[in-house]
Amino acid sequence: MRIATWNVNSVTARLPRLLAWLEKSGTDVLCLQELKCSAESFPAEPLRELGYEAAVNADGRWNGVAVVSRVGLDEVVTGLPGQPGYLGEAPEPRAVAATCGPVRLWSVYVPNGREVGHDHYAYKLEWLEALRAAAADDTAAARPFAVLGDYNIAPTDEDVFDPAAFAGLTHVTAPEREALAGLRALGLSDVVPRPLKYDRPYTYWDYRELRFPHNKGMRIDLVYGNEPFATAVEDAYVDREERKGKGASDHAPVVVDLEV
DNA sequence: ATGCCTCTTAGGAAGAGA
Repeated sequence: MRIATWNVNSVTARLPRLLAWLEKSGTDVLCLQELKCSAESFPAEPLRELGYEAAVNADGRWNGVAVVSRVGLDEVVTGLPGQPGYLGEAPEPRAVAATCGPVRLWSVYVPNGREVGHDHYAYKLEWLEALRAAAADDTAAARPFAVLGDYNIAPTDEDVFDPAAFAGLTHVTAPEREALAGLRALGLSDVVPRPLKYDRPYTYWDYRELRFPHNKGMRIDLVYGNEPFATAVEDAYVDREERKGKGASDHAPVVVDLEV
């Protein structure tokens, strides 16, 4: 069984690539983030023609997440139980869960944080705590379970191209990394993919400054799986080929093959 | 070639992303 997670930076703008990649890669379940579409404008029909059904959480602005599956889609939960809103506003569409055949998956888009000390940074940490609390039961269950998505955190200094360039910035701070440690303490482990080229499995490269050709990237799209999930992993890799060319997202898909 | 940012809303310019 092949599953994947991909921040597509607009599912509408990425639709031709998305459909082609699903067919080419043979992915059974894909977790999507940053849809940037409304629930009504999500491209459910072209996906259905390829044999996929979708659980979508979107509001027509930024954010938006989905689980797209051709192996079943049950027990859908839209939104993160107990998730905070930003500055007291309504919760944003940053989480959706579904059971797809033998595995249970969450697709999450963790808030960016913007700057250390910003209200959005506090929101990011609150959001991660809500995620930790909400993931406990599925993590402890016997069924393979994983939280996949754009965490907007590089777990270690090895996961950014130049730690010095990120000093004092979000994505690498101790509180953010401690939030990841909190998830691991539940019983989730970081399923680290292999890179298809070079030595580090970056998943994101800024559009600017030739970051991709120079391989100045970050690993911020993560797969955190419980023990039954981690044991079932046969292979995991970053499909950096999908970052190439015109009309690419700034993130590449992370692919995980499971023996289930 | 992997190539100098892209997407959205809105109706021109600006915010968000990380």
